[in-house]
Amino acid sequence: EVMAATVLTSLSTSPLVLCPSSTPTETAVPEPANRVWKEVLSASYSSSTSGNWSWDASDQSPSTPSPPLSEDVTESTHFMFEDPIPRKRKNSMKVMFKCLWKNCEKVLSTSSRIQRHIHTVHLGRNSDSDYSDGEEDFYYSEIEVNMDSLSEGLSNLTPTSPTTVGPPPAFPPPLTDVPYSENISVNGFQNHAPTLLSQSAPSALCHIRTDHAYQHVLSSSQVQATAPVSIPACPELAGIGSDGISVSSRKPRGEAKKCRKVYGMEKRDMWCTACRWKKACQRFTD
DNA sequence: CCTGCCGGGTA
DNA sequence: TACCCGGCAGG
Repeated sequence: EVMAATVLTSLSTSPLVLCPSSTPTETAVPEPANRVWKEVLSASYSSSTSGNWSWDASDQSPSTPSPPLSEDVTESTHFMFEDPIPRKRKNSMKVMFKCLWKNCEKVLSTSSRIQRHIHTVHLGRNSDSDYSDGEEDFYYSEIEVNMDSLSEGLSNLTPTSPTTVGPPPAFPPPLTDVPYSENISVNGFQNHAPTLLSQSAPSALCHIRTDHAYQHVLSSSQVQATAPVSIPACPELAGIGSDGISVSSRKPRGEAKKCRKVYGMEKRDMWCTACRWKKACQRFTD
């Protein structure tokens, strides 16, 4: 961890290294952007039934990366640091913040939260005293998530607004781990690309909830689940099943006052065990 | 801030 | 299995 922190710290001291001005070739893509492609791609896999995004470059031949990438990189990089989110789909899109850290799929609802997540979890800083030097900005990106559309408007569902998060991938990035250094060799991607479609197991990348409590949320129409109930729900598509059925990823909070509220912290020994263990209250159920 | 509690620990 | 708690969502 110390090593990683050190490396990252040194990396962050010169954030401009990711700026296009210093980009040696037009295909050298900063790591965060690559991660974005990866996430976007995995998201697309999870919705196999209607896999026609507004972009489908990844479905084409992986060996033809689109040349004008540098220009796009410029934009995407800027979007990481600014906030010109063109709310095209204002009604149902919610801006979320996705951690780009390797092997971390955290998606949080506010930038401060994702920053704190990165700050404490990944950068290993003590959450209280250490001030933020803006390094966290580096490791998350804004994404737009379609929150409420249950069945309509899914034909043109876009997991992330291209203008927000960047251009579509010109080629499928490898699902295997990319060497986590600032500028990755380009041929690395091209070598990986061909094997990707065959071996990808997108469902493995998605968290699947099978809690009974959530099942009633589902519409029974199109869900032919083989397992008891398994809803592919990638973080990018939180709230959206593979066929667009909306499913709340979290139980709505009940109204009842629980032991903590009723007895207070000082009489903790009167709480039910679940409350003492910070589990769902068993005494005052909803 | 605070509350409720999930996920992931430890003894 | 009993217990604890970090961290998150939501208010």
